[in-house]
This record gives sequence, C-alpha cells and structure tokens, in this order.
Amino acid sequence: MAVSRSEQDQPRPRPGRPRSEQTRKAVLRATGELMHEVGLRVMTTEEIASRCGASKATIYKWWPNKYAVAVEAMLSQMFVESGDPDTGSAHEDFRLVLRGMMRFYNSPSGRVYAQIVGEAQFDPQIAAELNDRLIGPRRQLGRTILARGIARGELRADIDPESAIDLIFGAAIYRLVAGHAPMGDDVADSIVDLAIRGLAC
Amino acid sequence: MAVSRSEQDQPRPRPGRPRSEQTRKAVLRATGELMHEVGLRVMTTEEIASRCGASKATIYKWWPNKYAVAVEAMLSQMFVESGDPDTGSAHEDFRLVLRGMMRFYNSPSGRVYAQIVGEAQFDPQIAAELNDRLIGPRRQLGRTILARGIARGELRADIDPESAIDLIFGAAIYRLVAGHAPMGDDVADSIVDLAIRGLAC
Amino acid sequence: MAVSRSEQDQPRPRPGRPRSEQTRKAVLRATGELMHEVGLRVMTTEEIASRCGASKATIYKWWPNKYAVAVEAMLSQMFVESGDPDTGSAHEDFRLVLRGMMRFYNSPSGRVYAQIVGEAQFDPQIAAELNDRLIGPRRQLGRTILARGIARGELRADIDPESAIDLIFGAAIYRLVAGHAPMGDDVADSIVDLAIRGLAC
Amino acid sequence: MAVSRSEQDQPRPRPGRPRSEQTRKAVLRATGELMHEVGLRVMTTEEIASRCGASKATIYKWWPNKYAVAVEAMLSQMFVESGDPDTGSAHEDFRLVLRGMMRFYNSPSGRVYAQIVGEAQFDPQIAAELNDRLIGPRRQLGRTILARGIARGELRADIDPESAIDLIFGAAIYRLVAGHAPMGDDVADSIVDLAIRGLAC
DNA sequence: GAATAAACGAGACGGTACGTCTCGTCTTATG
DNA sequence: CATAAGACGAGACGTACCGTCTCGTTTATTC
Repeated sequence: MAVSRSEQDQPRPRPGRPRSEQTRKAVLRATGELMHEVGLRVMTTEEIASRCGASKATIYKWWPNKYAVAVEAMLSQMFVESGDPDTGSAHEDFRLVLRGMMRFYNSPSGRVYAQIVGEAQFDPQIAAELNDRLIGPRRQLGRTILARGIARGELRADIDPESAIDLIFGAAIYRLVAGHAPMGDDVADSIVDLAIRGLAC
Repeated sequence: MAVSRSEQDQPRPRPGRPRSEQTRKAVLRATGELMHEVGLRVMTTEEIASRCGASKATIYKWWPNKYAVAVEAMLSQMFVESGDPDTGSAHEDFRLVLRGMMRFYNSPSGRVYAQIVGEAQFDPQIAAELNDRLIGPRRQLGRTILARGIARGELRADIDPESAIDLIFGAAIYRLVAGHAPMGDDVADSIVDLAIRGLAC
Repeated sequence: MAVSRSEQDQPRPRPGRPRSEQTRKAVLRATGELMHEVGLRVMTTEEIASRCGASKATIYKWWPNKYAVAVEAMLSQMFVESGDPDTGSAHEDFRLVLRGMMRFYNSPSGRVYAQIVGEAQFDPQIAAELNDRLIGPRRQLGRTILARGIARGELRADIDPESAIDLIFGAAIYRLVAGHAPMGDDVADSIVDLAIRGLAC
Repeated sequence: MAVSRSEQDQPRPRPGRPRSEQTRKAVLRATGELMHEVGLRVMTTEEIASRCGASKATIYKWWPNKYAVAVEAMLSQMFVESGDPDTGSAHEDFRLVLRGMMRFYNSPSGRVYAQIVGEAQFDPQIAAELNDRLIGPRRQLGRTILARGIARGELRADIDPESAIDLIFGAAIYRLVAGHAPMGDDVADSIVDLAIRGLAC
C-alpha cells in the first residue's frame, strides 16, 4: 500500500520524452510579460512563442488558446495571493481583504484580470477556469471569514452567505468592469462599513 | 438663437442623398437578431450586412464597429427600460429595481449584455458607450432612490451614495459576469435586505 | 441587335469593385521570379504575397494554390512560345520543334517546368491544367506537322498519330524528368532522324 | 584483401544491439501499403511508424525521409521485375519489355512510381536513387537488347543507343507523367513498330 | 431639367491572427 | 547500443474577419 502510494506521489515515468518543465515556465513567463505590455487581445500566440523560444504547436498542445495560458500565467504571478488575515474581527478581515482586492484591481494586473473576466463572457471554458482558480478561492475565503464572524456572535447567523459575499466583493468587481469610479482604501472601507452594518447582529 | 434651435430640431437638409432611416433600422434589427443567435463575437459585420441587405461600407460609415452597433441595438430593444418605481419606500424601490435587473440579466439579452461588458474590457470606446448609455442611467436611478430615502429620513444622510449603489448593483453585476450563482427574485430581495439594513438609520 | 452584340463584346460591368488587373499581373510576375529563384516547393504563398504587395487572401481567392499560380506564371512567360516552323518538310519541322523543346528544357524555365510536371503527379487539378495549357497545345502542333507530312506524301498515312508524337516528344520529356542524359541540338536531331525514318514512306 | 572481403560478406558484429531486420521489413511493408492507399504525399512518416510499430526516430535513422523508404519499398515489391525476354528478335524483345513497362505503369504501382518520379523533380537525392535503382537497370536492359540486335544484323550499327532507348521508353514515361492517353499492349506494339522501323537496317 | 452631392450595394483588397499540420530532431526509459 | 514513445522547434498551410477601397447606381438638393 505504502509503495503504491509512493508510486502515485512520484509517478512512474510514462514512456516517451517527458514534458519540458522549462518550456512550460518560459511560456508562462513570456505570456505574463506580454499580457501586461500589450493586453490580452493584442497579444498573439505567435509572439508568445517567438519570445520564449517555444513553438506555436507546443503551446497549442498544452493550452487550448492564449487566454487559457493567460489565466495560468496570472495565477503563477499571484502566488503571494493575499491570504486570510484572521484578525479576530470579521469587519477588519473584510476590510483588509477588500483593500487587497482593490489594490490588485488598481495594479497593472488588474487590467489584465478584467480582460480575463471580459473574455470569459465569450468562452465558457475560460469562464470555468476563471471561477475555479480565481473567483472560487476568493469566495471561499469570504465564507471562512463570515463563518468565523457568526461563530463569534459578531454577525447574524441567519444571513445568506452567498448574498453577503456578493454584497462585499460585487462592489469591487462592479468598479473593475464598469470603471465608473476609482478604487482605493477609503472606498473599500466605506463599502465594508456599510456591508458589515447590514450583516451585524 | 431660436433659429439655431429650430435648425437643430429640424436640420436644414444638406445637399446629397440623405441617410436612409430604413437602412439604419434594418441594420439594428439584424444585429439584434444575430447577437442573440450567435453571440457578439461570432457575429460578423458581413453577416449583419448580408442579412439586412445593407453593405459593409454603409455599416462602417455610421458605426465604428459591430460592438457599437450592438450597443445601439440593445438600447433600441430596451425601450421598456424599467423606470423608477417610486413606491414611497427606498427599500421597496431598490427591491423592484434589483429584481428587474436580475430578470434582465437572466433573459437572453442578459448574455448579450454581459458580452458587451466583456468587450468593454478591451475597447475604451465601447466602455465609454456602455457607461454613458447603459450603466450611467441605471446608477442615476439609484441616486434618485437614495436621495428620496434620505429625504424621507428612511436612510442615513452620511452615506457615500456611490458606495451604496455599488453595494446593491454590484452584487448583480458580479453574478452576471462571474456566473458563480443563479439570479432570482429571492436573491434580489436577500441582497437588498442586507444592504438596506446597512444603509438605514 | 447590333447594340446588344456590342454590349456583349464590351460586357456590362458586374456590380462591385472589379478585379484589379494590376494585382493579377504583380502576383504572376512575383511568382515567375520566385519559382526560378528558389524552386516551386520552397516558394511560399506568403513570400509571393509579400513580394508583390498582394495579400494571401487575394491569391487564394483567384488561384487554388501556389502551383496553379506557377502554371499561369509560366504560361505568361512563354508568350513567345515556339510557333509552327512550317518549313515544308516534316523532318525539318520536327527537328526545329524538338530543338526548341530541348532548349526550353535546358533553360532555367526547364527546371520549373519539370517541377510543375512533378507536382502534377500529386494533384489532378494541376495535371489537368498542365495538359490543357502546356502539353495539349504542343501535341496539337505535332499533329499539324504530321498531317502536313502525310498530305505531302512524306510520311505514311497509316501511322497512329498519337504514338508518333509520343515517340518524338516522349524522348525529351524522358530526359527532362529522369535527367539521365543531357539534351542538346545534336540529341534532338538524332532522335528526330530515328523517328522520321520510322514514320517515313 | 580476403579478410576485408570476408568482413564485408559477413560483417563482424559491431558492439551493441544490432539493427532489427524485422523492423526494417515491417517499415517497408507498411510503407508499401500506405503509399498505395493514400499516395506518397499524404503518407506521413508518423503513420508509417504507428502502423508498423516502429518509432519515427528509427525510420529517420535508417532512411533520410519517407520518399527514400518508398523507393526501397517499391523495389522490394518489384522482385519479379520483368527480366530480359531474349527471344532472338530485338523487335520482339522490345515489344515484350515495353508491354511490361506499360502494364506496370497501368497498375496501382504505376501511380506510386509516377509520384516518385514527381518527387524526384524536387529532391536530387530522390532523383539519384530513382536513376540508380529504377531507371538505370531498365535502360541497361535496353542497351543489351540493342546490342544483340546490332550483333545479329537486325539493327543498324551506327545508331546512338541512348537516343534509341529514349525513343522507345520515352513514349511510355511521357504517357505516365502527362497522362494524356491510356497505355495498353496495342499502344506498346504500335510504338515499338515505329521505333524498330527507324532503327532497322 | 440638368448639375451636383452624398448615400448606397456589391464585392475586391491588404493585413494579419488563427489553429493545424508535417517535418525531422530531441530526450526519456526500456530491451 | 537500438528501440518505442512522444515532446519539441520550425515554419507553411489555408481560412477567417477586419476595415478600407473602388466601382456603378440611386436619391435627394441646388442652379
């Protein structure tokens, strides 16, 4: 049993030349650069390939299109992804998380992120990837903070968690995609203040 | 002054053949059909042209690209645009407005609307058009409802109106573009309940 | 009646922008150059396009592939195509015609011609084009010379014309495609001498 | 000397795993099938490999490309290669040989053979292989028949043998590559009749 | 009622990215 | 070592759509 498990952990090499990890990283690095420099739409698969020394065929072998590469490139850049602050106060936790989100949306990556969201409106596959790997984890963090707040008696127990999360995060996404108003720490605080008042006991 | 105004109202005919109103309507009708049938991206200017009997050159003469046509086509289909309910209660007003928004987002047009939002992430011109003609008016309605609520002493006077509107509408946009959860009257009610509690005196 | 005929002679222009004769010539000129410089296989549609300022799409609109362009380019270069010598002697006529053929096969164009023949082995469309426009006319000339020779009593009347033409022209094609031996005026003369002896009364 | 000859005849086994004769045959068999089924151009090295269980690398190790494999596959299928009839009459000999050639050209293998000739127009290496292994031996047979005919006083002694062979075989190649007319025993006879009359004393 | 001016349908065009394909080389582990 | 499996770089392929252009035609105003 232990053996078979260790074999799973360190998978027995399949026959044939293994996928080049070096190429994979080079593609993601080049994509990460390009998507910031020229934007997701103008960036071409050809330019990614020529910049990182890979061939188009290799890219198309491992990703369905440039947008999927971009999602992965974005993820590989967000490894320091704002974690759970867990300050002991849901209000404070949400304040910090929303500030982090808005700072990210305001950063150069924010524009790229918005373009991924934009592309997801046309391609269900991108939408799924976006949800699984970018939006889902963030919402999960929201649920955790909510649950702690409820457990501490800080927030009401009868609220719909999904609606509550939409309330807080929705405002940030709204400003991101509509761009009708700027984002900043003050805005984050103001929104969280309103929302927490609605959620508090 | 009076003369110039009358000239604007009934513009003095310039020499040459005037623009065909019939063609304009045919283009919008064909675009409205197509964008629902195949989506904004797959829809081509060529197909719009061939479907309505216009020529590509004519379309490009009056609109910068197919997305601009789509925005106008969408507007021309939303003539029954949910007006101001003005029930005497901000809570009730927002409830009805958010229900209307979510119903629209759930309708076939909702998908097209989301695609316009998606395209706006890439094209500032579309973004501007989107803001001016679709998002702006809706937010204006939000401000009106808010102001009435404050004047009636129903809502606090010190709240930031923009944040308040983001709080309510943001949740709907969030679900539209991320698609992480369905929209319905119950969801609308639940969100407005939370938000109003945060906004109320 | 006369009017309708003159209208046929000068065909009423079809609606839409007419095909650009300038572009057509530029494509053929560039193809003619390229196929001599690098050969038929190495020559790419992209290079033709970039060299003559046309777009690939335009080339593919009017020709099915680069080989079809090459056939037409070759034809447009052979306008001075060796005509009918009509010396009054079939022997002499064939001698001059075969010398002309072998000189052509020995020229730079000969290599390209051989490549067209080569490509025709893979593509029935090229084969058809080759037969209609390059091989057919040459054989027709052979039939004419034969007929005159028979009429003059110079050649036997009971010979199969097709076999007779194959006998004379086949030797040249054979050397062209197999390249087992050089071609020259002396070889042409030697072959025609043998063949005419076989065909003569 | 004797040692080196014996080394050639029964080569001293080099270290390492020897080349698999079984694999070599499997490659040739698969190529022979494929080139008839889909043609030389459409046939891919990959498909040869997958069909016979070899790997592409192995094929490329022993042959420069798929056309070289095809030449060898064709040769291995022509083991019954029409030999020298040696009937005692050059006329009869050529008649039988040309009939054999035309039958071969008419067979399914004829199309593949034509494609090898076609490919040889682009690749000097294929051309060399074609000449050495397919065309050369046939011409050698022609020279033998010619020499016997001359020795017997059947044919003139002053004829150029190469031209004489071109005369006879060229007609067949011409029909093969141009495809302007069918081939058959009657055609072979007719051509040999004409040629022999030209060659006879 | 001509002359002028602009809109229009048709469709050719240059540009350019797309995603696919095949080639011939390479990098593994296995026999 | 030779081999199978298969990843890889290179680069042409033919397609598709974009937005512009060039025609001849139509429909209005202006002289």
